[in-house]
Amino acid sequence: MKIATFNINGVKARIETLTQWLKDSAPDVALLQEIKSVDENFPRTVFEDLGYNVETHGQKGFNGVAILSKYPLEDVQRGLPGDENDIQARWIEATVVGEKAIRMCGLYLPNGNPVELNSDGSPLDGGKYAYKMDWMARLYARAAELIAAEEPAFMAGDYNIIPQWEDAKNPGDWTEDALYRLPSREAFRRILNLGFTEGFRARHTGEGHYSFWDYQAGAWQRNDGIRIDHFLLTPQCADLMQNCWIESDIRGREKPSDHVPVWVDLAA
DNA sequence: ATGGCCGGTGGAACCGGA
Repeated sequence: MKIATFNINGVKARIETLTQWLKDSAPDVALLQEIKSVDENFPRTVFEDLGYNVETHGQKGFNGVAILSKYPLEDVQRGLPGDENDIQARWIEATVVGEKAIRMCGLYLPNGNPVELNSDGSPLDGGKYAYKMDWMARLYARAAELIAAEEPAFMAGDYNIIPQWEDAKNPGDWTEDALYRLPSREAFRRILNLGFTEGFRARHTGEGHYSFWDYQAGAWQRNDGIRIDHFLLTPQCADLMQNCWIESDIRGREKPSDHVPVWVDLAA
């Protein structure tokens, strides 16, 4: 089963690019982020006509996540548990049943910039960085449940985390950025340390592998990118992983998103 | 050396992204 995560930066603006990609690359499952659409306006029939089941968790203007699947989706849950006051649409999960049942979680982790801190270095209440760190604490809790279940499951999406220096062309530019500063990486590492396998780094080493290039300043042409879209697999899911790769050439096509798809192939 | 984009909203400039 071939599964891709893809931050599409607006479903309306990306409809041509996205349908061509679905035809060419033919994922069995696509987890989408930044659909920037409410559920009622999501062009679901376009995807249903291509053979996909469609589940969305949208919001007006910003954010929004969706799952497209050629297999039936069961037990769909919307929203990351842990804060009833959080209205931002950044989490959706569902079970896909192929040869095996896989619990799939699609996520769009908050960016967190600008970083606003108290004098002791703790995140300023109500700020965007505090929201990011709070969201990651809730993610940790859900991740711990997935590990405890001891079943094939993964969390995939735009984590807005650069895990290590080799995941940025110019890491020095990012030292105090919300995507890379040490507390952000520590929070990501704590989740990994629950027992997850980061799919890409289980298969590839070294510099120069990115999943996002800014629209500005010819970032794509200079390969000035960062790797922030990730697959985290439970041990039972990691055992099914055949491969993991980044479909970077998508970034050079007509009217691209600023992100590209990241893939896993599971024996499921 | 510097600045350089894009999408959505709403109907012009602004917000948000990373």
